[in-house]
Amino acid sequence: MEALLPKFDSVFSIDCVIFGFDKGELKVLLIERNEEPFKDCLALPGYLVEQNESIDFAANRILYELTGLKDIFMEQFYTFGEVNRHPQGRVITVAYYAILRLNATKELKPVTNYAKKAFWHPVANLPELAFDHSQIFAKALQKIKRKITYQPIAFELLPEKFTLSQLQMLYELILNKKLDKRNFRKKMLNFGILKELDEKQKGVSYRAAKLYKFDRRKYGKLFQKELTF
Amino acid sequence: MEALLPKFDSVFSIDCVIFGFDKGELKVLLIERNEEPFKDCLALPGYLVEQNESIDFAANRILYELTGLKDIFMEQFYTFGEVNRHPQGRVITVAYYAILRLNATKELKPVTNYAKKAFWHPVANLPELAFDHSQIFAKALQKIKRKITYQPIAFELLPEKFTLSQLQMLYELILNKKLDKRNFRKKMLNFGILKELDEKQKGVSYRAAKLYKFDRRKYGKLFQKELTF
DNA sequence: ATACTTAGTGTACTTTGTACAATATTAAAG
DNA sequence: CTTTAATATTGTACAAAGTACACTAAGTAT
Repeated sequence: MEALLPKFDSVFSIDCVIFGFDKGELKVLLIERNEEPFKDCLALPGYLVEQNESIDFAANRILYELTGLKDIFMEQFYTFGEVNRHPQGRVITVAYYAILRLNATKELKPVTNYAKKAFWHPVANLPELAFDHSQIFAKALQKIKRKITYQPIAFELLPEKFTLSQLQMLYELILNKKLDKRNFRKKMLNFGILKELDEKQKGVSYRAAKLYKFDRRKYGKLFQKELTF
Repeated sequence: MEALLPKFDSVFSIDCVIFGFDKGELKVLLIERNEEPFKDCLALPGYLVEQNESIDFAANRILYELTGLKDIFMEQFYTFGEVNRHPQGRVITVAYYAILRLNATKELKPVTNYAKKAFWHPVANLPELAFDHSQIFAKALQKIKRKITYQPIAFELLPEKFTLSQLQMLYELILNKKLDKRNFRKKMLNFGILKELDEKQKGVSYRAAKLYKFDRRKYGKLFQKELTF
């Protein structure tokens, strides 16, 4: 049976675009490659899919091996299939993305030696990346810009407890536009997925803001309201 | 150089979900397979990607070879990468979709003998399909339901000149819910992408409705307004 | 002329979006 | 203790969009 499928020198890979948010900056997870081609260059975490693993499984394995991050929920967003993406042959890559809160993150440490190191880099001044990874990144950014307006993915980027100003700052960063404070609060609170806590921000040298958290229970009850800005 | 990439017995394929609309029914393009596995079964048009063609190119070639349809704009929407999708080995498939007007369509005629025939089948009572094609179809349907509300893709399904009632019927079919006639008209006309023609419907045994067409020029000027229902 | 079928239309109400600026609270500095 | 500086918090009026709802108009067939 198996013999009926033709064999090609074709390979699948996975590339991961992982967004994080820290100190007022939107960041993306990069690695420094330790293999040819593009040895020593910066790239998105990515590697080849094994023959006996699903692509979702492979995405998790590869992210772990290259960065040490585990149990991250990633979503597939586009498949890049140009013939000459990879200088050594035909490689089709399925790109995944995720967003996560940085401070909940353990240390970054590649588990294989395909990568020299893994680190967060600000999205704002991203250097040129290996292969077509700059394009892949651009497509991911475009995707989350749209997604953030109808699904509460932004909460994944914040610490568990956050202030409304932090949340607004994050939206402004991702959407790359200024939002009105009063309207933003009205809309967010109305959306009904925030839980107000009896706690305040600490360690700031000005009026402390109330803390909120994302209420996953409430979110479950909505199906898919949209946020529009 | 080429030798550095490992070789796997892994294969890419493309599957196409092509929607059409005819006689008040939403349809999808199927083939009857002429090859093992699933010989004689119904399936989405799909085949293997060649090593030296991009996946977008392959999608068009494959659709043509299996159905005779040419120059259809298809969009990639999901990549299916479970290990056992294909009984003969590892096949990862990139799924594409498109929607088109049926009456502008030439005859369906497979150009290779991988398919015995190609034909339109109503979406309403779709039979079981080969491989995981039923799942692929379901995902495509979900996708266009969402897309139709923010991009005027529905027009691709209608003849060039159409009445508002036909347009409404199509929306109701895809969204699978009843819409208010007055509100639907208000919203559509307001959206500013229809051109009213000096012509009426012909051959109906009741009051003839005005004909409209989709005004691509006007659409270009909007960037991305959303239609919500 | 009548009956039948679909086309075509308007209004009141509700909800949502948007523009806009003053007061309140806290910590730090003096 | 007073002042300053920084950010938090709040409301209102207006505009735009969504929604519910039912009758008349026009053309065809008999």
